[in-house]
Amino acid sequence: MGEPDQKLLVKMFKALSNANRFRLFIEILQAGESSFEEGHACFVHTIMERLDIGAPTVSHHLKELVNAELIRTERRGKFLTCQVNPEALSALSTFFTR
Amino acid sequence: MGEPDQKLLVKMFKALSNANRFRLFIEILQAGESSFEEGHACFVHTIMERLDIGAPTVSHHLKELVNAELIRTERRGKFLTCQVNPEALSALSTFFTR
DNA sequence: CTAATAATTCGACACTTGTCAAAATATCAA
DNA sequence: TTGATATTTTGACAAGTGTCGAATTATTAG
Repeated sequence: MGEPDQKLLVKMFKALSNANRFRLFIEILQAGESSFEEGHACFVHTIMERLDIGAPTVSHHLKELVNAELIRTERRGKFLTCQVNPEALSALSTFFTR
Repeated sequence: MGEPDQKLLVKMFKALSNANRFRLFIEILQAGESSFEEGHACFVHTIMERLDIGAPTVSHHLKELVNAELIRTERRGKFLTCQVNPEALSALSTFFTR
């Protein structure tokens, strides 16, 4: 149960296999680490500006990260907040720990 | 030095983002775990039969795994042996351990 | 050397992917 | 409601990828 099947793992790797999408993931990861204050979370628009990627592309990439269960998103009014799925992180961690 | 840059990480993920290449990696990983006897290592031809992938494709995939520094290969006469690069494994492990 | 077997390279092809501009939708502020 | 701002969807296209058959190279066995 706790162990993710190969299919999901491959999906996760595919989601992280694009440089921009990886940077996106890192941003979300770091935002989650440093934001005790809720407001500062990770907004698409913020990311868009910081990484210099168009909005449609960011939207598309986020969907793939969500689909791979690497992150979760939640709408807050006009904005979208993102956070890393800790289970994904630990699943990947254990996979590479032998 | 010990810490791999993002570029290499992305390369690793890309290498693992294809189902067949992932299966290849798993095979090599498991072969390495279970083979105290050197001879039983991981031969391309063996993999080819077991995973039902054509030889050119296996060759191509192996090159990508090598290029991502996930595995190392060594020729033994007619055959090619493969083994997982332990540094890659630990680099990935630490990346996902927060 | 020659024949057989293992692996690689080459050429080709369908399929996927990353990206953006334009249009559409959602939500808030006034 | 209207205007402004945030995000998503759609449509399109160049570039990249996975795969295979055929040809090529490497190596060993006889």
